[in-house]
Amino acid sequence: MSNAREQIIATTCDLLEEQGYHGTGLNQILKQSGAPKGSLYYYFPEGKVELAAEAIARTATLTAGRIRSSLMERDDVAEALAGFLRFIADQVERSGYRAGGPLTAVAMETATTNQRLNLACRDAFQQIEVAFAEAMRVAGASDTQAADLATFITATIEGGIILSRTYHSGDPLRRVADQLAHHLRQSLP
Amino acid sequence: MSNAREQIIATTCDLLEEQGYHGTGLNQILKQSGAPKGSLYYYFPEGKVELAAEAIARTATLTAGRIRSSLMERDDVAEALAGFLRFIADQVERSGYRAGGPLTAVAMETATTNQRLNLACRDAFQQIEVAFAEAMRVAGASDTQAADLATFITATIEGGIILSRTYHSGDPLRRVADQLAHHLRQSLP
DNA sequence: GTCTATACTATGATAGAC
DNA sequence: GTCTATCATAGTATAGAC
Repeated sequence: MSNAREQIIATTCDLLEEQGYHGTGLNQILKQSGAPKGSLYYYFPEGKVELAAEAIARTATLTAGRIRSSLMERDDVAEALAGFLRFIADQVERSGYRAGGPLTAVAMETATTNQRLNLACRDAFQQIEVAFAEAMRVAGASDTQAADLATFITATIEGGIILSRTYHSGDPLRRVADQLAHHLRQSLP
Repeated sequence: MSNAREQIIATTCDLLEEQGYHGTGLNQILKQSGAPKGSLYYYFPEGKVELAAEAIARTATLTAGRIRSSLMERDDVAEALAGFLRFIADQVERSGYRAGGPLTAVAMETATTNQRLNLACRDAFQQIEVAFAEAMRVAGASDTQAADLATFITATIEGGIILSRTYHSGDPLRRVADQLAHHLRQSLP
């Protein structure tokens, strides 16, 4: 596995987070990643779309993994989830409101204008929802309830990230964390 | 007030919704709005940024107004809010998953890369949150609780729109609507 | 004074040559 | 495996028509 290739993907994740798909130029990616100029079409013959799709897939598995390790093996899921959100709030703050996952922006930009990226985003959200749903089932939710809660949680987090990045403050995410914990305590047995 | 100017703004709203800020070209706006090419710099001397900021401000007042007329004067706020979300779900579906408000995408793209648009988005979200908070207070929430709920609702809706657009289905928004109504019933007196 | 068309410059993605 | 050339389109600006 090539190092340059990895570097390119990692840099793409960062830039997609900050600027979205159309706002991120190939030249910028190459420059920031330090990868040799022009090598991009060697690693990603289908160009920008292929690269972005790969970056999103990468984010998806990474995020799903983080969700699992944060929520599993904890007896108080509500509190664990709130902690997870607060951790994201800290991350967003530390990044200078640049971070927040490449999905949101790319998903909105490409929902109807680029099938390949739409499918990549869909797959990513699905992985995330599945991870949350598993945690809900472990905590005693029925299958349908777990799925409903997972969608709700995912939506809430995405929205919270948008607000925190826009307001340049982690507080919206933290307030959302409290509300969400409260909701789970009411909904779960 | 010029008609061409109005047309340009309206078209910009539509295109920002679908493609975000960087994905939307000035040429495309002009072509789709029917307005002739160069007239843009007469109406918007500061160019694309000014136009986008105006489109976002427009959306903000429009959305805040819709929130007020949907939630005020209803005795069951929880149900009214769920109805509001279901209405959005229908709208998103009818638009072929193109619609969903220009804010989300633009907010993510420009949170740290364009101060003027960031401020415009911030102002827009604030207006929306204020509208929700008012409704919560009318329903009996305290000031801080109303603010917390307003943030939560806003985040949830934004996230729901992202999921519905990505999955090409109104269902995520509808499931979110149910969860949110349930949450309000538990939280409000 | 309002509005329009055309021209300019930079940068985008891409692909062929080394 | 890498670099440079290509070509389209982006945003911008200005000079002129109504």
